[in-house]
Amino acid sequence: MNRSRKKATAPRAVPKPPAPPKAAAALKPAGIKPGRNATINDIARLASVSKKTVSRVINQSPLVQEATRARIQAVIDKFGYVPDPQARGLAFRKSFLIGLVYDNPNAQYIVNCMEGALDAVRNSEYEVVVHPCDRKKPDFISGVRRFVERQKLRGVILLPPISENDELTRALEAADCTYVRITYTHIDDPARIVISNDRLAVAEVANYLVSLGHKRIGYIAGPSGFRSAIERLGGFREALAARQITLTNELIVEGGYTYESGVTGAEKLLSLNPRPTAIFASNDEMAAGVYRVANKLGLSIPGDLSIVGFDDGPLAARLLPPLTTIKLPIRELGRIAAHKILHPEAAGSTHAMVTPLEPHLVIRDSCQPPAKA
Amino acid sequence: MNRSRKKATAPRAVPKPPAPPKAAAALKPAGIKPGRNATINDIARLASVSKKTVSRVINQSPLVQEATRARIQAVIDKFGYVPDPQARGLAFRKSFLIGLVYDNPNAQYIVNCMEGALDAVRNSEYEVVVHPCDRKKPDFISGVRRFVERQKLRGVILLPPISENDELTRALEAADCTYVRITYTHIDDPARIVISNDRLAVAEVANYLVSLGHKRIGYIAGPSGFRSAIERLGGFREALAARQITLTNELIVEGGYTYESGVTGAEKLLSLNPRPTAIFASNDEMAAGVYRVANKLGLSIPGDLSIVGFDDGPLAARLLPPLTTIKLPIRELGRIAAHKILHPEAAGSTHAMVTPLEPHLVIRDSCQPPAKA
DNA sequence: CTGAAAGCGCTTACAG
DNA sequence: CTGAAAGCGCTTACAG
Repeated sequence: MNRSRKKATAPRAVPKPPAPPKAAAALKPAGIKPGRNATINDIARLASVSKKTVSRVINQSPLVQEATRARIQAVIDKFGYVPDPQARGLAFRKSFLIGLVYDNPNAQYIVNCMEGALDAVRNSEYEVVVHPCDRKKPDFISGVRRFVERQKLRGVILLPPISENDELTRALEAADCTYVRITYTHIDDPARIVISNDRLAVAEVANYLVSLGHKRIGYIAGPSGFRSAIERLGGFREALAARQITLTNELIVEGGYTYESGVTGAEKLLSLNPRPTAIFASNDEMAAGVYRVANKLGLSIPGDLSIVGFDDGPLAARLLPPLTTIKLPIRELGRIAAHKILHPEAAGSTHAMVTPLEPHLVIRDSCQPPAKA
Repeated sequence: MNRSRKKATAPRAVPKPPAPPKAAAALKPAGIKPGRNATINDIARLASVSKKTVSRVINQSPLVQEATRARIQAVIDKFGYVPDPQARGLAFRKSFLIGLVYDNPNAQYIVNCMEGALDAVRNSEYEVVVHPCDRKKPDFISGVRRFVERQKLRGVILLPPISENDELTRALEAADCTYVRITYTHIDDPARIVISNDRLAVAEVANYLVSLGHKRIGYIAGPSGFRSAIERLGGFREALAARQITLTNELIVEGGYTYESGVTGAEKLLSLNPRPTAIFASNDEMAAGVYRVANKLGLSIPGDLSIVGFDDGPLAARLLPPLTTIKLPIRELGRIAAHKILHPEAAGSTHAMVTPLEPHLVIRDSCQPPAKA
């Protein structure tokens, strides 16, 4: 607790001797102020070069003779020197921070994406700073902008649904801040998006249910303003159509990705006559709502009703019976998004970067062939 | 996309005229480089004071004449000047970042705590940077240390269970980094802890179950090495004893805060003869495991078995029937922890800061009086 | 390939 | 109460 005291050592006002010639520096080789970490000046002195040259090896400039580089690197390693990101940031006019900007996905999504971003920055000098916001507030955009300008962020990762907001991305561009959107389709430059292939995912659900023998399948959609809702519904309808099954309007209800909306949606769907034999809720929360209604109606799952969700969140495996659902490679998406920010030169290339890992169906116990009529 | 080009304006090498007298500065008052934000120098020039004086008003030094302060503040407001945290950090030798360091609590816990910390830093120049780690790795401590030293963090918030690690806090102290532990009892200086009153919480559960008429109550504990497990079990046992009920050893099983361990624990407890009429699982995940087993055994909840959880995570309200559980004010805990870092002068004071909001029981549908024998 | 100077935007330590 | 100088730890822009 008495740390704050030890700074009184060596008053700075003592007039420095008139800078001894290079050789003299070599005479006191261990010269790093105790308690303080080495700086670029220490390394320069100990390696008998200018700090600019040290700077060159830090920044991997090719304009350094190999012998010089090796000698400097040895000193760097010896003292475990790490450049100060704050100082570098100040000089570069860019910090070494990556922002994670989101409105309101579920906690698991945020954490997974964050871990992915952290995977990408591991062993680098970058760090991840979080910035939740509320897209309904009037100063939403300006708030994000203040954030990125103040911190001079290197870039931000935009999670859905605000990743769809073009006004936001324009503001970021104006603030000279790189962004990468996690989204569902090519709504921007390849270097600026990472797409989770939801279309593919829901097609898998469609094929699975149809192969089980379901023909009358209810669908609980997300809010119609969300890209994810559009992609999922579109993809599902298409895949069904490919199997000669039409998703009629009465079988589609719009939800809001919430438990309550799942309950409401299921109530509508299950009051249909004949009832659907399966329901695909386009996220796990809504699927949990379907469980609730089925339970109230005395319908057994999967005996009377098959259910599929989307997310594979903490809920899915805990529901009874455990829910068959789609798992998105969110951590991977986060990792790739951060990677694009760190390596802008490669960001736009390889299509593999755009569709990294595919989402896939996690089959548990909530589906079976429909009961015979 | 052509942003990187516009920096070519005004070559710096042009020799500056020999610094015109003060008055001249007032002659070009709107002088802020276009496209760039105002700096302390701009404000100083426009307010006709030295930058040091501007610095004083930024730092709220009392050593500024009110008239001067007002004049400077007016200029600051006019140009929306915000000091650069990176530059300030460099000069202060401390960044304006607060770290959130955790091993492995559930996603909801992390996110809630983070939002709390963000509540505290809102409208300040601080930001929150996340740092998950793995306490089982040999370089766990040194990894955290590198993180805080490199970024010169203002402070870190330690989430359970690593908040109990004294070796870690010693390393942080050595690195001159303030820390605040979110924990369960007074294991450190008041300024260094925020405690969630788990003892109180579990006492509430005990009283509730006893008042319902339960006498034979099973308990699924957390890992015995965890402080939370000790506090919760101790508090529960004590509260039961106060009601003349003994928590015998056969009624206690140790779990690992996981779903699977909840399943195992419930299997043991429910094979007892006579069976407990209620089970308190010391977190929601384990409670979900109990649901699973009860379901398999054909036991109805709460008809044949009452269940209580702990956390009120995303699961609790979605289980069938919805789970009665303890809600911890995690966001509040996070907020207060961050507050202590930002205001070290007040950190140790008010006992209100140590026990802020109390946890409380959220009663849903998983409990009722025991069936008559 | 290497370095001396000036600068990033702020603060501390002095001086007045 | 106010300011000129030096410094935080790095980089850019030049020069050689």
